[in-house]
Amino acid sequence: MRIKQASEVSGLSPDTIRYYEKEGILPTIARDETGQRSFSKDNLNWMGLLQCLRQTGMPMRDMSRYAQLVHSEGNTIAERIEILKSHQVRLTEKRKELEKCEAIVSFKLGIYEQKGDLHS
Amino acid sequence: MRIKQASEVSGLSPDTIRYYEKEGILPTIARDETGQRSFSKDNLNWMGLLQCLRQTGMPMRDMSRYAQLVHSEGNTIAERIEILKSHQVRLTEKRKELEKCEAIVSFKLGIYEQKGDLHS
DNA sequence: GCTTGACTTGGATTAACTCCAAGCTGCTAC
DNA sequence: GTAGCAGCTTGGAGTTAATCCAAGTCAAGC
Repeated sequence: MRIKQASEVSGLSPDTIRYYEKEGILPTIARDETGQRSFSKDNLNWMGLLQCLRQTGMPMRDMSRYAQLVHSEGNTIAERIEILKSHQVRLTEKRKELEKCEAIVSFKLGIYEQKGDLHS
Repeated sequence: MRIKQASEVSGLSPDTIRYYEKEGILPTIARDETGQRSFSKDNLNWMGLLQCLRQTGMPMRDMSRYAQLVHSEGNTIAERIEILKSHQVRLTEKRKELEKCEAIVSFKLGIYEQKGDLHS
């Protein structure tokens, strides 16, 4: 699978994919006879995970480190757990912020819609 | 109230506050006799809202436009509603992404913790 | 054989901060 | 009274994580 389709499947833009490969967050992607990137199913799974982590605010540093651990020898489980747990904390915070903001926006919209009624 | 305390209350860093004032997302803040910014309760409320919107991904463009509408004459309610509604859509998407990511991270952690057990 | 579309690269540009240097101001402490 | 310090001021440089662009390659369809 080539870059455009891989981009559609994973949700990462072609530019972001190339950028991540350059930064080592993605492994070096295989090339076909004509020198174009050819994505494996494994690549796509990994990209899906990355898209999910980045969308929810994991910093590049952590993604980078996590990728390094996953692709390295030896028992790196403990550190991987640590990174994921710290992301879990981040997710919980984000959820709280999100809920707060949802409440505020709904509240404001309620007020505006009331005001709108007065003018109609 | 001066910038440091205002920063603690609102959650925006002093640099971000100055940046937002320069960009017009905050109104021009009053100054005391010595030329330092002096924040009103109104300022603080507005900053709290901004912090909330930005934390949940509203782009500067929209915050800027919204600020402009709020501080302008005339009936701008319709457009304000539009901006808030588009943010509501963004919030819903974010919530979905967040939940997906929470599930994936929990799943991965489950697997890792199992593996950890095998080694202990 | 020429256009079209998808791809390649390296480098410039962007958004939204974030940090820094150099310089006031006002307060405590000697 | 002046030395030192915290907290502020400004303008401008630096950072992160992309995103966009120009110039070029390559293969397929007409």
